[in-house]
Amino acid sequence: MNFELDAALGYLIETTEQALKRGLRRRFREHGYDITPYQWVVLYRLWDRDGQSQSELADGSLRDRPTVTRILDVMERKGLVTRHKDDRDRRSYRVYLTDYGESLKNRLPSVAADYLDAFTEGIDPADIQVAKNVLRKIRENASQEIEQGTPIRSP
Amino acid sequence: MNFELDAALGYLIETTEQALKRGLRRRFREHGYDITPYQWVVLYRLWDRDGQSQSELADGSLRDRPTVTRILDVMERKGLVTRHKDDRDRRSYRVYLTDYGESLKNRLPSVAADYLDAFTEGIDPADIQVAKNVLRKIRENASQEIEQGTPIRSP
DNA sequence: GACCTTTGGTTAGCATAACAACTATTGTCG
DNA sequence: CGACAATAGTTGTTATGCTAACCAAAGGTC
Repeated sequence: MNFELDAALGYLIETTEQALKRGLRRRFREHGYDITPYQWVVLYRLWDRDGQSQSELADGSLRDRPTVTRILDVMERKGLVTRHKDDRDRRSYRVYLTDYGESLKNRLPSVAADYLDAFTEGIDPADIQVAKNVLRKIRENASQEIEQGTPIRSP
Repeated sequence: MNFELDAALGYLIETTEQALKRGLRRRFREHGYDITPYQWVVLYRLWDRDGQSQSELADGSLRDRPTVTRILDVMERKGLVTRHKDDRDRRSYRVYLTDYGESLKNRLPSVAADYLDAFTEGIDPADIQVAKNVLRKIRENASQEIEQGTPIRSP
């Protein structure tokens, strides 16, 4: 076999991501927040700019629209966000933080920052910079052949 | 905010992994194989050593046992593997490749290797080595606080 | 202004993935 | 040997994530 899985870059990225996702979820839980990693991303986007449309949230985090629909269903049920019809475009919804969702802005980022410190402990910052650039380039290469947004074409 | 999501290492790893997983799935599909990334990992483990137990497969790929159970259900339905009771330990199953599963050994690895070439194009091999070491260390740090195997402890 | 394409969002279905709780064995130890 | 802990696997529940198919509204274009 001309290909060793455990040494393979893709497998390494995949298993590392798996471990990080589990760890972040656990950290949030330990601090009393039942927030999943992707809900955290949505919160982050909305703290930065409240009232985005679902498509904007999808594009901003490389997910497709059905995924965003369902995540917002969950977040609405948890009282983190609300959806309001857009006046200008009646197809569209604007997503807004609730007071509770807004309040987490003072809590979650420090938990995430602590976690970042923990999992990068003992690694040369220069090496981390190199790794970031490599990852960015890989993501770019991998996304090239995959069109974002998944346009629906009729036959 | 003392924490920039798009520049954050964890987010970068997460989105890169997302793109790679989608890309690999698509590559396999384009070549006529309906194999998901995790099914690919299981096949790989079995090509290396046929007849592993489900727990071994779970440990070898950092997944928990329920996940492995369900993936094997799918792979059995697709005719990739079969399960046989272990004679020595009647709690345990041994997982074996079917002829079809075995035959993919001559096809899938080259597809995966081509994909690896594609998404690492234009990146300095030395930088990739640095990135690999960084990822390994992160995975190690992140896995430390999370016990593998998820033992069930009674209160 | 009727026709046609595009866009925003949802629903349905399949495949991971984690956690909890359960059954059936097996191992251990007094 | 008999109680009891540990192990192998499954099932139930929740949450992503992708593809396909669909509806409704918006934007052209002639």
